[in-house]
Amino acid sequence: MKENKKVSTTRRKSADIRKDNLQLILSVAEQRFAEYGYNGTTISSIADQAQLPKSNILYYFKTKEVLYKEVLTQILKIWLVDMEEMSADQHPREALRHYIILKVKQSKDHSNASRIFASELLHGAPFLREKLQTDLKVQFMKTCQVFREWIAKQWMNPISPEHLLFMIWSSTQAYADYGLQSSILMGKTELDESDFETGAELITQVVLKGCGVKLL
Amino acid sequence: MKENKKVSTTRRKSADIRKDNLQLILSVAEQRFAEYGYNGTTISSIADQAQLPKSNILYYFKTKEVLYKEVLTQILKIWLVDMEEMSADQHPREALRHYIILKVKQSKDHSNASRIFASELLHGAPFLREKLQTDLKVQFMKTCQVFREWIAKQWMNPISPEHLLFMIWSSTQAYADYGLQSSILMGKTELDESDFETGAELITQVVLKGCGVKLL
DNA sequence: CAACTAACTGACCACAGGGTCAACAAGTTA
DNA sequence: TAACTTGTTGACCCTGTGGTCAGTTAGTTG
Repeated sequence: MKENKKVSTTRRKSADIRKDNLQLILSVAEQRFAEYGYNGTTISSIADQAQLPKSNILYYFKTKEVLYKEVLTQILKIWLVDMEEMSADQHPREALRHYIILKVKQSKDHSNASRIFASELLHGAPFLREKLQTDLKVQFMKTCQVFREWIAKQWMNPISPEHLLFMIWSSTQAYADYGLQSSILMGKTELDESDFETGAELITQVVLKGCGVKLL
Repeated sequence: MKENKKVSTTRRKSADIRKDNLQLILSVAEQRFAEYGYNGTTISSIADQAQLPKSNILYYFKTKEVLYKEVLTQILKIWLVDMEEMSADQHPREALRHYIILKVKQSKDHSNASRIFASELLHGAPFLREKLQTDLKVQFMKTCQVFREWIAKQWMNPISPEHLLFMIWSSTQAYADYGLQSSILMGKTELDESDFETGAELITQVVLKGCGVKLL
């Protein structure tokens, strides 16, 4: 952690420098934005943590807003991937379980990204509205359609696909958003592996049974 | 909206003035904090919206932080009330339904409060940690105990009370936190009465069935 | 009504934070 | 290695914001 980039004696190509620094900045920025929100995060604080001068951050990202949007964009990509996997020919028993487990895992492994996303929505998605209306909506509607087909095949009870998806989103997402609250309430400093597992399993069970999906 | 407090010819007692202004400021502050978060909210903006000079706000609340904490305190009170109603001698069929409906209603009627609370948790509860560890935790444990007794009575399946409560919280809370996202995805400008109803009903059904609570 | 307290407010201040810029260093290329 | 591009940085600026304060007005009380 101590070594400075300058210490390296080997010459680094411009392209590499650029790639590395962009990556470093984005990653540090993600942490800070997740913890302190957009307004609560200062460029200087990002700079400090990345061990770069503030000016250097501004060299790569013209403004704080640009940097934030870039972080958001990366996050949305991750967010959409999992949903794509569900398809109507899979049985909800496996497909939903798989999706729920993935989502909880994502809450655990990409907690920062999840929280930024949540915070953005919470405050009216000022930077994300457009993306929501296009990319996310498309995927949302596709997934609802999958649910509808499952219902038509009588693989699950006839319930509102939209609200079901909201329910799955929020309860899985909660393991990122409210992980801290949860750990406090359970008297721990942090949720551990088994908490995420138990959570994912419980959500799966409740959702499957609750939707009348036949278990094996 | 146009009349200024000064226009009133009737004399107002100091106590009344104080009460009214405190109320006004707290209520406006709640809106702003919900929409823009702690750091995104300026005292001036609160002042503008309340049609009071900034100095006047600072007269009633020494600092921004004091004001914010006051808002939070009020919110937590509201938040805890509903949970108290559940007791072990009620049947989960009615008790859970009742609680879920209340929670969703709260998301609708006190969306601002809910969102501030969520935002606070999201960012590590810097101002709320203590309260969580005491007040909320007590109520949390009581409620988990109620669930346990239901399980013992075989009124519901043996599932983790903690995680079940998280699931109920997050999925009901979502109607405040992600109400905007939901409406965008459903192609509306705002969730309407029936959306909240459908949501509450769906959550209730899924939870009850999912927990193996016998329906009538 | 006089003395007092509570409510109110504009002017002011300190300073943090986003962003600019000019100069310089390091890599690239012919 | 010279000309050029890309990366790096400290000094600087300006706006916005939290907060102070002294002076004023409006209610209270003996």
